[in-house]
Amino acid sequence: MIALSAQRSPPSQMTTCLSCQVRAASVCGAVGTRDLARVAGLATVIEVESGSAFIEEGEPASHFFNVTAGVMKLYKLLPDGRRQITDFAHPGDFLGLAEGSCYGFSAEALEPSRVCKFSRRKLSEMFNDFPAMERRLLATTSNELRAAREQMLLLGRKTARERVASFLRTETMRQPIYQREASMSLAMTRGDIGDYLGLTIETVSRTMTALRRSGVIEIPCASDIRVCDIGALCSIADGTAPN
Amino acid sequence: MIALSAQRSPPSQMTTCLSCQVRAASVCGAVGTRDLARVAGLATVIEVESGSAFIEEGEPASHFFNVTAGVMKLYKLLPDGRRQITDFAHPGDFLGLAEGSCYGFSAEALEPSRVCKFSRRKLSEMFNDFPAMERRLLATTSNELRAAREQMLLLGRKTARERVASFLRTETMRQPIYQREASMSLAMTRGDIGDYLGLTIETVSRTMTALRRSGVIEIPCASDIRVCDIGALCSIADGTAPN
DNA sequence: CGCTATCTTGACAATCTTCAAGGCCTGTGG
DNA sequence: CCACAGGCCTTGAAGATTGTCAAGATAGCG
Repeated sequence: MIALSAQRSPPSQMTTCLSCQVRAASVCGAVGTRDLARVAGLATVIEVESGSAFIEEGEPASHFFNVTAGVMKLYKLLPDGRRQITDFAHPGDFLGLAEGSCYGFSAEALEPSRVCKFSRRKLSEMFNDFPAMERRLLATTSNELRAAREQMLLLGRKTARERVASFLRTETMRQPIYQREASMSLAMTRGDIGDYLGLTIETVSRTMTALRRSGVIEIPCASDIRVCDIGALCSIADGTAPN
Repeated sequence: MIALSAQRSPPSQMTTCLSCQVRAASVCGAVGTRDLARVAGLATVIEVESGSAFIEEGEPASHFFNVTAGVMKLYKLLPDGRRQITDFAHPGDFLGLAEGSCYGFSAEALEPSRVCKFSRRKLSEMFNDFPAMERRLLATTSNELRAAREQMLLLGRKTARERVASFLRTETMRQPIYQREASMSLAMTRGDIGDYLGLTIETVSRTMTALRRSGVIEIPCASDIRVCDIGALCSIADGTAPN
C-alpha cells in the first residue's frame, strides 16, 4: 500500500527550503530566511507515487506534512467501504492536524507528488520559538474549517447538478485567471469526484453530460473540462439557476 | 431579528470571569487567574433570547463570541432558503473564527443563552501576549475541523437511519455517564435535526419512529429521547448494523 | 379552552442509486 | 503491428430511498 521514496535531509536540504516554491504560501513562510535552516533540519522530503497512501486514518499521528507538489485526496471510510473525500490537498497545504493522537483521515496521491515530512513533536517545539508559524497554522486551519462548512452545505442541501457545478467552479477558480477560458485537466477520476460530492460515479457522469448538453461546459476528453459559461456555472452552483 | 440585551462590563465583570463555569474548558482557560482582569475588561456579557440570531452570515466579523450558557445552532443558507446547520455550539465553544473579514455562518440561540462578546481586534492583541490562548484556539479549531470531516462523511455517505443514529449517539455522549440510561431532552426541533443531518422533517420523524419500533430508543415526548440499546445505536451509526 | 407550533403518518412523486452493458483509451505481449 | 486485457467512462432501464404534499394528532401557551 505504502510506496514512498524518502531521502533523509542532507546538509543541502537547506537549499530545498530556500528555493521552495510553496514556502511563501505555506506555514513555513512565517519563518524568516535567517531561521530557515532550523526548519530545513526538521524536514524530510518524500516523493509519493501516484495512488500511494501516505497517511492512514487511525494510525498514530506522529508527523505533519506539507504538500510541495502534486495533488492528494483526503478521505474517510466506513467499515463497509463507503468513502467520503473530505478535501483535495494542493501544494502549500499543511496536513496532519494538531489535535488528537491519531490521524482523522487517510491521504493518497492522485499523481506523482512531493511532501515535506516533519516530526510533530519537534515542529511543535519550533512553534514555541516562532509564534508566527502557529498563528499561520491557525489561519489556514480556520480557512479549512470554513471550506468544510461550505462543503457540508453542498452535501446536505444541494442537488447533483448544483454539486457538480460547485466542484467545477472551485476547480476553475484554482486556475490562473488568464487560463480560465481554456480547458483544465482534472487529476481526479469520476469516482473521486463522486466520493467528494456524495454521489455515485454514474450520477457524476450523467450530470457532466447534461451540463455539456446545455452548453455550460465542454468535455474534449473525460479528464479535460472547459467551462464555456462561467456565469451559468456559478448560478447553478449557488442554487440560483432554475431547474 | 436581533434581540439582545447587552450589559457593558462593569468593574464587577472581573467577578464574572473568576467564577465563570466554562472558563477551564474554553479558550479563556489558558490565561492565569492573575491576568484574568485583562480578559474580563475586554468582555461584554450578552443574554441571547431563544430564537434570536446574534451572528449573521456575511456581516463584517468584528467580534468573537464565547458561549457560556445555552445552545446555539450555526447554519448556512442558500438563496432560496435551504438551510444546513453545520454545528450546535455549547458552553465553552468559541465562535466567530479567525479568518476572513465576514462571518461564514449565522448563529441562533435554541434556548435562552449567554455569550461573552470580544472585540476581535483587541482579543487578537491579547493573543500576542498570551500565546497559550492562541494555541488553545488552534486546538479547538482543529477539533472542530475533525468533527466537520466526520459530519461530511455522514452527509455524503450515510443513510437516513445511520444519520439519525449518529446524531442521537452524539447527543447521548454529551450527557454525563451516569445519566445516559435516563431520557435526555433535546433543545432542537425535528426541523433543526433535519437541517443538521441533510434530511427533511418527515424523514427524521419517520426514522425516529422506526428506531423506537425496533426497540433502540424510547420517545416519552417528542423532545425527550431515551436510548435503550446504546450498542445497537452505535452499530447503526457506524454502518455496521444490517439493514 | 381553544390557538398555534410542532410532530406524526400516509400516499405519491422525484431524484438518485443500482445493475448491466457497451465504448474508449492505454499499455502489453504475441 | 495488431489483438487483447483492464481501467475508466458513458448510457439505459429498473428500483429504492428520500422528498413533497396533505391531513390529522399532540402539546405547549395564553
